[in-house]
Amino acid sequence: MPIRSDKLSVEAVRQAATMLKCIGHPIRLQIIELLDRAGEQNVTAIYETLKIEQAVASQHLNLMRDKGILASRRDGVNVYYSVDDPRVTQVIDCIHDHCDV
Amino acid sequence: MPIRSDKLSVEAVRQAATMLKCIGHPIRLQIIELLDRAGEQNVTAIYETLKIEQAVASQHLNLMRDKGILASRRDGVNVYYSVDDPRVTQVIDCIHDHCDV
DNA sequence: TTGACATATTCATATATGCATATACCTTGC
DNA sequence: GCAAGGTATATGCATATATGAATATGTCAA
Repeated sequence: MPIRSDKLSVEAVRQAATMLKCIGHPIRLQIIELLDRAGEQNVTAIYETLKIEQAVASQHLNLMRDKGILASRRDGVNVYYSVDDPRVTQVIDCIHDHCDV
Repeated sequence: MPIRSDKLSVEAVRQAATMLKCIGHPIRLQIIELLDRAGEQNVTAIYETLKIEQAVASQHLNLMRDKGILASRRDGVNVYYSVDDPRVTQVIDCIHDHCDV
């Protein structure tokens, strides 16, 4: 267990900021939370659960996949998304820890 | 240790997203990291350490203070900033944990 | 191949963000 | 009060982001 880590490199900061900025959006955060809680889901399940437009869901999902935050796999006609970045999962846990009091 | 918390409320998601978006910026993340490592610092120390414009530093600092991420106290001519949100500190720790490997 | 369903992409537009420059404000010592 | 150092604000501009609507693509079954 690290006490207090060293200064992050400029590159590490840039990467981390990109990730945080990406999940710092209400819809994207809801998507991540859903996938984190309920496991992988297809696009239809996601946009129906969150009551958002299909195109909007698809756009955010693609964005997060491009950033390496989500992974996707196709099964026939469906595309299933899941969280693919351990940092993201941990950050979500932090958020939860400070909410369910 | 919580297993897997319940769904966050819409309001909690909105708040968390605002915070994450705010720290998801290279300069702001560097500022937070500096304050987290070195303790409270005044504006001059911050912009000289990070080699950024004074006005830019001030703008980011004010933004983060408005969002409740940083606290500030004036001592004479200097204004000292420090991290004021435990979630932020924890998130930074998460980032570190996944970097110093 | 056609139809139906699931998903992705494109486009236009509105809004937000980031930064630099200049300038204003505040506090202290003289 | 004035000067100087430290901090904050205002403005303009370039760029990025978010959204909705429309449309395209992909996959499967009949």
